[in-house]
Amino acid sequence: MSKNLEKTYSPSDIEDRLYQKWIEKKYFHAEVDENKKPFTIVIPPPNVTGRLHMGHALDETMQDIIIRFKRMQGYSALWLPGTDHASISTEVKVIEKLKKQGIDKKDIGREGFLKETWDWTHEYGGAIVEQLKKLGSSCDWDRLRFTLDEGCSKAVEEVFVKLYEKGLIYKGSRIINWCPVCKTSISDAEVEHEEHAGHFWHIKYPIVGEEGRFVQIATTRPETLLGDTAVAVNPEDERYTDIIGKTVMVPFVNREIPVIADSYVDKEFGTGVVKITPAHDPNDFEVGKRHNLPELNVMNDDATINAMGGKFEGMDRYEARKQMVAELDEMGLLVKVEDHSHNVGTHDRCKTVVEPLIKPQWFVKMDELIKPAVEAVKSKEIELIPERMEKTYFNWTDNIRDWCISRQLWWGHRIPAYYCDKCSEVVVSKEQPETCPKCGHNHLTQDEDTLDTWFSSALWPFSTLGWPDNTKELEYFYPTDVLVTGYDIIFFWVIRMIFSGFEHMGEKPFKTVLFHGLVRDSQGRKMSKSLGNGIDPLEIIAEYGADALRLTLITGNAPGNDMRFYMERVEASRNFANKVWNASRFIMMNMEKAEIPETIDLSELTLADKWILSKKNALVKEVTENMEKYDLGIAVQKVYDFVWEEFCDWYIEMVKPRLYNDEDTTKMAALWTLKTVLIDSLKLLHPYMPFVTEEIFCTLQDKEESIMVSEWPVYDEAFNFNTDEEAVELIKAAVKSIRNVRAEMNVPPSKKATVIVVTEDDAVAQTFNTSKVFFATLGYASEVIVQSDKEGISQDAVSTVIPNATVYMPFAELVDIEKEIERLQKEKARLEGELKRVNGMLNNERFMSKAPEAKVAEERAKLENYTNMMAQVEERLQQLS
RNA sequence: GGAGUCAUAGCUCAGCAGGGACGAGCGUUCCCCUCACACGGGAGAGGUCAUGGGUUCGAGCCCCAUUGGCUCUACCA
Repeated sequence: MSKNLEKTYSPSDIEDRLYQKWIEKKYFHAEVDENKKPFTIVIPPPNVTGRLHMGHALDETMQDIIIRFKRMQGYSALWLPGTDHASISTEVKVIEKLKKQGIDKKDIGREGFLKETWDWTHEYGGAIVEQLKKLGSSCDWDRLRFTLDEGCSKAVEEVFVKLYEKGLIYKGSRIINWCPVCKTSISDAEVEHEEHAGHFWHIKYPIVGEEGRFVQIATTRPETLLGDTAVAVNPEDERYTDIIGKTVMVPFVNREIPVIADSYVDKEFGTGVVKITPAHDPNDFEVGKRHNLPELNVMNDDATINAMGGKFEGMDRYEARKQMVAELDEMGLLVKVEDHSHNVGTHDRCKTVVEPLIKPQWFVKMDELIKPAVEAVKSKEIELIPERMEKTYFNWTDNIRDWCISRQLWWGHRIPAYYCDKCSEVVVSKEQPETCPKCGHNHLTQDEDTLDTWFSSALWPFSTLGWPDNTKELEYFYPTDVLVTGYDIIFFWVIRMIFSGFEHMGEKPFKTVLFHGLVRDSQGRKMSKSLGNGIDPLEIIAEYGADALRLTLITGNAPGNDMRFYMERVEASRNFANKVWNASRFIMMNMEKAEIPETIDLSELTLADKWILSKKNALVKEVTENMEKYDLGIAVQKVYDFVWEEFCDWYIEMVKPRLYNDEDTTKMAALWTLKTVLIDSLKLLHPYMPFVTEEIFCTLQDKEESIMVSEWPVYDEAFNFNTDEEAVELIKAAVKSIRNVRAEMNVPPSKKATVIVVTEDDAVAQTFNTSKVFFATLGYASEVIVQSDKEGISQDAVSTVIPNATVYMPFAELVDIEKEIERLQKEKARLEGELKRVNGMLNNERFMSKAPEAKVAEERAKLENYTNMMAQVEERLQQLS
């Protein structure tokens, strides 16, 4: 195998090839394995006909990171993929497509329409899956599921029948949200409330039997007056006590309706009189039930006025409104029109203003089902990350209403209810009944409606594992471990999966829910088609690589928070991938001639080796802990910092003199350390950046065939070298000081000089003595001399102070004494500030008595350090002046 | 109406468990094309952690109020 890499990392050259290899090797496939612990994630199924957007990219990246991590840790890690049939959205798309051909869905009938939709699904359904692969998603594609496939459909029927038999599903005529464009009912969760500028019309209704007397009502929707069956006042409202029980006349339809008293009416709002339209308003519906009012539906399914509306019949609701207002004005019944801004419910798919209508629909009774779901989150049996999402969760569960699950659509799971053609008996059954159990008639017709899409997704964590059959997968992989999803579907999906899990499996569907936020554009706006500000993940992948995209999406973002996406961040991620690539390239170039041993005797390691190995060891521990808590962004940030700063900028630089010198007896130790640290770093990075790490890993070594099935690094006590760590930190401080001085003095980088370290501390002297070689390189020094006094150092040498030592550089001809004094005075001022702070704390009695001892000791050590440095600085100043 | 959330460097954001303003990326200033990387290296500048109180020996981090932005939720006709 060639040990050469190109100078610049080019993702497009390797990604598809590596993904193909992973598929062929079946690395993504998880099996029931009693020797391993299971770890399971089920994918939030994207719409089958959808296209990958940034939201998916974020969601999938998080899941892939977790599953790759767990796989490397030795779990039987299953990431179960699938797609959702997305009833309304898919049906609407197909309807539009047909419309272009001049076809209405009714023309081709249910069967014809379903055939069209299946064709469409097959044609476009593969795209989203292929796009997920581009991201590097390590889903077990052998187990790909679809909410409308046979297994999921079986689960849906099973659940429907079971809940019906328990009395938890019922059919009832209730007021529901109706979309006049999609011509279907929708659930409360699908209604979006938008602020609309509207009007408040004040209208007079004549009181019957009292010539010239009126009640004045105020309404935002005058057209519904056609369906009024009462007007209501507050029973406490003294203005109106005398008219309670009287009747008033509804204009246009000349219907006599009663004045009723109901505490629902707010005395302070409007005129204090409310028209009651039970068939077109949810509140009025409730009032109507309390007072036994008739429910008069005045609208058709497309929101035009029906025959009940008299001369307005056939007009659209808004057209009728306009007409009616004009006529009321003419009749002198319109008192005034006020501007009034109010919230209007719209359908989240098509933005049409929802029309509340009374329709026979199927409902799931929620009050009992929700209880275990509430309890599980309260008791932390299910953990929500971040925790604050619990508030959103409870906000919904505390106000739970029955779930309207029937949809007047064809694309979806048809409701398994059958009606006897003869006696109208209802039979709910998994199979088409032969005969009516009541009258024995031999023909029953299935309900025309289908189920809400979320009805099937609610079962996803177990239907995908084979339920209702008792499969070995279900036994092994359920409950799943973590659900990764956006906070925007807590109500639609998360809650419904939780109660479904408890109801049907008797157990929670997942242990943890990890929420992420929305991906916004660089200005913080939602990415949307209409704004045209969406960024296509696939284009980013093509240009910068999947690794760069993944890293961008995962860094600098806390769980549940929205994030802004902009190209500079992608470039930064790409640069990091390139950095890793080049560090690896450097190491491999140096490895070419040498055979690196498997293990090494610790005594062969130098100070620097031990330092970086210690650092790496600590990193492994921290990163593992962070990842186990799903702190993915924090974890990768730590690896990023370690690789770029500690490993590349310090260790590799320190080690160069040893590599370039074949005589150096520690060269092998350096190579061994480089390789060891690199491999572990690659492993830590692999979940985040699967492609670049795999490519390097496979070029770097040939013992293992893939990093994705290699073992996750573990913390090793044998590689903790605390004293060596401190020593190297001291050298780093010295080097930084020297560089600083050189830069400030404008010493050209090419100018090498002698560096004299003066210290009375034996340990410090020892450190510098043993590290002269790399120290020299890093500090641009030609030579390093360590001594215990200032003998032989010219008076005009530049100096810099580090703890327990002073570093001198004789740049005689370059140095400007004035400037040097200025520099030292700046340093003195800084130290004075530090001393003031430390002394302030240490002189505070209450601090001394109450603060933990460790903290006090820490501050004391600082005091000593600063005092020491201050003395050195002052001494230098005295010498110079 | 209710709830949540944010306000930290010029910009976008981290900051896990209250203990030196701790940061990152980008931008910016100066010096370097040094044989892994200019998608790079080195050295800087830049912050009263929104405002006002409180708790604490000590607060960006906890509590209360205020201001401003965002989001969710809700039946004010």
